[in-house]
Amino acid sequence: MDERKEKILQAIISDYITSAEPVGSRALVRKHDLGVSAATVRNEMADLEMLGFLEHIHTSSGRIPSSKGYRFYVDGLKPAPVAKSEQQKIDKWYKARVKRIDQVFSETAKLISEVTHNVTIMLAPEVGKAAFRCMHFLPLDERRAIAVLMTDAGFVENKIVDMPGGASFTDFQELAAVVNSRLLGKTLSDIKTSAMKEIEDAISDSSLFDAASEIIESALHSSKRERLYLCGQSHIMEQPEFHDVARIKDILLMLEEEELIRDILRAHLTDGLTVTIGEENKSERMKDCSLVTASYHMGGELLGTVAVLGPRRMDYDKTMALLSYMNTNLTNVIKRFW
Amino acid sequence: MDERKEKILQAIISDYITSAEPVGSRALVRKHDLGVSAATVRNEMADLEMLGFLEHIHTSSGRIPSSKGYRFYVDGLKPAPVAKSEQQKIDKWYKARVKRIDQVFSETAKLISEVTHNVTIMLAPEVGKAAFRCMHFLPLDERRAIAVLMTDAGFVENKIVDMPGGASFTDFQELAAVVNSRLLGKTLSDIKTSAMKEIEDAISDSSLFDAASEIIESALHSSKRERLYLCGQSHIMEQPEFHDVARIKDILLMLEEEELIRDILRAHLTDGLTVTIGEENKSERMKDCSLVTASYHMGGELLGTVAVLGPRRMDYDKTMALLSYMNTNLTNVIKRFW
DNA sequence: GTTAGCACTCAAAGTCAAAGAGTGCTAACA
DNA sequence: TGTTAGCACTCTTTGACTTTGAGTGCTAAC
Repeated sequence: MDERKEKILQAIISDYITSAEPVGSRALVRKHDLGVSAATVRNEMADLEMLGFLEHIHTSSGRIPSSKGYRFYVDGLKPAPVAKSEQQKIDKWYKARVKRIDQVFSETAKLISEVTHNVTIMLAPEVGKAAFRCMHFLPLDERRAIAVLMTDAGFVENKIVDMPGGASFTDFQELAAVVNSRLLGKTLSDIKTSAMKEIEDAISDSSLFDAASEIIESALHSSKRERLYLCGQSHIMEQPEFHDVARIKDILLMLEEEELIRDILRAHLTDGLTVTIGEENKSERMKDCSLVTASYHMGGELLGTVAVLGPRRMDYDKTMALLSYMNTNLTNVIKRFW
Repeated sequence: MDERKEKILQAIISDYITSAEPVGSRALVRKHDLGVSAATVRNEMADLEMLGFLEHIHTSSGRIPSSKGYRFYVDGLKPAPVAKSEQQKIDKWYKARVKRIDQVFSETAKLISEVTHNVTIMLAPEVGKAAFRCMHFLPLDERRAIAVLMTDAGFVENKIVDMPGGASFTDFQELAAVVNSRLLGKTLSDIKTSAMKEIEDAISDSSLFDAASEIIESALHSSKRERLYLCGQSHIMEQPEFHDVARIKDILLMLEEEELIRDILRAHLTDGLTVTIGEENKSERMKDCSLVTASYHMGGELLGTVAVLGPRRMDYDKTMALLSYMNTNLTNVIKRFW
């Protein structure tokens, strides 16, 4: 793999990314100043195919990059900065559309899908990662109260709970006091597993404890915060490689499987910026797709993952640059509401 | 329009709904026991075309129904009951999947799209229709509190609010007391327009009033409750009339325009069960689609709208039956959480 | 090692004819 | 007068065949 081969491979991939057409030797020489003839390029292309970086649909067609080829290309990319004009677009978008913190996620996903022209998926913070701050009960009527749970990330969860027979509202107030003193600062997933025991010890009345644990459990279970934001599905149809109804349906169906998508995004939660190309994806159904993911943080705290799903022939450079930029930018945006 | 014409028209439409192929006279006679020959049917079909109920793609193709034809067919439909097996499926679905009230809407939409094999859209209750129940403030830290707002429909809204400079938490408690006594039972949209004045009179401190009105305003503005649930987009691709990438993209793009969809659904909010066929739709982009909508209630209170969007060649009978059934059923499901 | 040249390959697009489903019209029938 | 059989005609669909053009692989010369 000498320098010339690399140069040719890069030229082929970048041409293919923009044109979506198999790249032939003649067209390549015409467009790029490679300093050699088409015949030489042909020889090099044959070598690159031997090495597994290029593929051939049939004898007399141009070459297209293989997953290995894309991988080489992506690994060699130097992180490009996001264009000023795009930074401005992003800024304007947030200023115009994000008025409340719960709009941050959906609008970020929309923005990214608009800029990259691909499907964007966003996994908002998991409830388990947040630390418990406090819990309150508010009376609703004779037999019910509203449990309000707050976390340090500023999220608030509420749930209507039935008071167990015999329990008075005062019991609940006491319960809240116990819970608040024992759970402060613990992450919600810790609480689920271990910290409940502490509370059991502190509450003498076992029927009250049962009710309490049920309430806490159900408040913790609320999936609201682990929400998945999905958008830009219509961009799939702009990609020539998916210009086929059956293929499009496959992808849309896959995207409707929340749990699958959630799992894929969770798997990249701690990885920073990643690129998964074609067969590198675990799911068979994504073998002609690539996924670029980035996790985002706030004050050192891991919050969630953003992902862009597109054809293998995706503009990796631009997508990676954008996600890196959004990663830092998102922190600023969230801070505005903090 | 005699009885025989009606019978033939019905036969043609029901054949076309299942086959998606233009219906010819011979095939029609073969399948249905019409008691006349193909030639007679041909004459009748020519008449029905004159009358505008049928259309012709080209001279030697079978007929397809026009929007007017579908309209006649739909108007003549007698509401069919939902099959027992489907009722059971619905029951099971809710029992297995709906654990919390906020899952009712998304799961109902999913269920309907699964049963009808079409896109389903659901407009959850508008916040303005709900009646105010009570408001509480919970201290968060030195300068912030959480405002919790409850409505009689059992929905709870919360928002982090900044305390205005100089205001103490006790001020907020007082504010809550005033607000609760004055606003009880009023609908949120009433409050927005008129009831704020009452509060202004009751609160002497004008800077506190400004803060209060801002808080109430922003809590009322929360759009969480007017959420749109959309699902089953992949069913579009099952319809032969949409077997074309450009057409599919059009529809998906339209579905991504939340405000447009919201407006369409809102327009049918008070109408009970409606069917809008092809060109009857206001939007040009829906001219080859039909929309079946149903509004749902609880205890006489109008809550929202469910809609099924499909090709003009949609199974109106089944869809209308299902939506009617869901309408009553939804009430029961919501009651389970009440 | 590089290049020009040429034979060869294959997909895409175009042409054409045959098959098949359906209509419209006419004339005969009850 | 309404119904029907029959037939010519229309138009799409399908498949076979050809042409075109982009591209390759190989060879021989530079």
